Amino acid sequence: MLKELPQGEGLMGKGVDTIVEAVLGGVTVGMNPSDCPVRDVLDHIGGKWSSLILLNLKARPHRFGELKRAIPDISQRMLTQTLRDQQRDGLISRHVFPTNPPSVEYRLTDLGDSLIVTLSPLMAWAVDNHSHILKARAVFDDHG
Amino acid sequence: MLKELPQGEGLMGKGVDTIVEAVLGGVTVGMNPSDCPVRDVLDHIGGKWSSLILLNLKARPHRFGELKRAIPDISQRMLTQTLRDQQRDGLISRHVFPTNPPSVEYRLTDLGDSLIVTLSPLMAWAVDNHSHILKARAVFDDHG
DNA sequence: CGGGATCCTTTCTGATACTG
DNA sequence: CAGTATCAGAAAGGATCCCG
Repeated sequence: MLKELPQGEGLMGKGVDTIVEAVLGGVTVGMNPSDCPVRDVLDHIGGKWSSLILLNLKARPHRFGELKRAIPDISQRMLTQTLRDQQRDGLISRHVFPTNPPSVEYRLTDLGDSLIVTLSPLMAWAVDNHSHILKARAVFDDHG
Repeated sequence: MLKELPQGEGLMGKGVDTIVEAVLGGVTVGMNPSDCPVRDVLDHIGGKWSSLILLNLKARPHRFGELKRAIPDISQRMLTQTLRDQQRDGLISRHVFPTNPPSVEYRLTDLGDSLIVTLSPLMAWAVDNHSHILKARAVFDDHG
């Protein structure tokens, strides 16, 4: 829930940390550009493929090729790269089975699972409100 | 809340729409790349500045210069552009006062407000779990 | 004050070819 | 099968100058 914000001089001129702190409620957040947790997370899930991969892994563990088939329009390069990033962030884990040919399975970690649980209301909002957005765009584009 | 997903053949080879439908619960979602509501929204809030602007406007209406000062490291160009995009999407409204010099005020619309309310749990998650992510990265970068 | 227009650099993404 | 390496185009972002 959002917290009541101070009025009057308010947040003006105090930098972003004050705002986030005010909105999130007293949490101290280092706001040195690269330290901002909000942007750090949003930049990742905002990527073109991250959420789609997490959704697939939420369903069940997947092998590399399975993911590739489940998300037909992803390139091999981006799949590899996104998986690496998510593994690096501790959102997914990678398990190699030394069979022949090799087999690699990806699965959601607890951290990744908690992220997608938190993310799902936002996805629901997107579905629910997409028509509003499209309509607003049409109006804006038509006359201004 | 997330829905139980079918096992067995599951989602493999059925395309992304099936997954989103399964996870979000029976909503029919056209998944032609540009039609996906989830990606459409995520691409926007994932931008470098969108969430920060929305947070500021959540606190109270802001004038252009106020926003610029509140977010010191944004360039004038990106501020203008992001505001236009959000206005186009119906998330914020723009009010011009024909004073001299001119004054323009931006404020959150109801739609924008509902978005940031939905978004705030995710921001809280980011704050709460950022240390986990940083730690995972350190481990990953150290050895693999 | 609130931008628009332009140029330039960085980052992202896709296509293609090759490998253990 | 599950990647790596390389290249090229597209897009995002920043710096600067200009205007009513």
